[in-house]
Amino acid sequence: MPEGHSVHRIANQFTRHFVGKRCEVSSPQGRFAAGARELDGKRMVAARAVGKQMFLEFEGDLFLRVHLGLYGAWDFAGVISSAEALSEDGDGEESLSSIGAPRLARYRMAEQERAADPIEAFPPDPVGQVRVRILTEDTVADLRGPTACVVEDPAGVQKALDKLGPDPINDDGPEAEKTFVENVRKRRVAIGQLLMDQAVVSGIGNIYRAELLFRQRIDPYKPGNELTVKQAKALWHDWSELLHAGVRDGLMLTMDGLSKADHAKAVRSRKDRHWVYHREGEPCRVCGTEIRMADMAGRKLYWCPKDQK
DNA sequence: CATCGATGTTGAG
DNA sequence: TCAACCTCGATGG
Repeated sequence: MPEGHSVHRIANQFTRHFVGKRCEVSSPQGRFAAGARELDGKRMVAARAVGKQMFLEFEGDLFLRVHLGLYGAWDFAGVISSAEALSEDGDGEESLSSIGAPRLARYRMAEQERAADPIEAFPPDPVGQVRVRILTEDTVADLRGPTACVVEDPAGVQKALDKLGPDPINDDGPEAEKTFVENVRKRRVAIGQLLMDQAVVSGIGNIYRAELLFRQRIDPYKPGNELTVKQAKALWHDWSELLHAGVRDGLMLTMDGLSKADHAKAVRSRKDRHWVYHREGEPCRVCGTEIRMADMAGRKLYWCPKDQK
């Protein structure tokens, strides 16, 4: 499932293509019919992500709160190039004009972003169980399989935000760092578990959890209150770096200092992207020790028993 | 083609 | 602690 970086990228797509426009909101599947009626015909005024939660604001103080959960996904279609979907740095416009006329396309944004398929007509028919369809004159977004899809008032949004720890995309200042360090160091719970707790810090999932702890050489079983301030600060800053890179690249690449060839390999193949995630039984890329795997609070934990002490 | 497991969270017990 | 959510790519026949 999407970790924090994908959700920010999705919010960015809404900002770029939907904010400011009048939206036809419907529920082709029917399970969100009442909510869709509340939003239908309203203008979207803002799109924002905090951790793995996304908030689409519509005129009249109405918000659509969406959490993709384990297998939720957004499909976008319309006059949008895939290059634009797959990069954030503005060259989407360039490739659009270099191709010539904009073409109709559909692409998916979930834990992985899938390249665009051409579509015949706009808007395309909904594929599968579409909980919500948001349609403007030239773009459409279909939501499938979310854990949460709820219309909220400002108080409801605040309630959701109150459950979330800091997100380095929204707040990279000293206050956020302080909050994270306190959240980690006040509890006796294992740091491997604390990083997955969205009240401690927002947006980290199972891959980033394993990789951050390896990058900082921290034993996942070490209780939060036994981490030094220096270790906690290092985790926060490394999370900020990984998250910004993930939002920029649309890719969870948690190894750095790679040669050009290794970088290309990592972009191509998922199993060449990580230090320890999903590598149980394989040799540690640093010391050769077998990477271990164990259950921690119902999720699989991966680590190097030699490097992480 | 059937089955499994997943980058997540909630709520029942 | 565990099932449910109810998607879909990977895996095995």
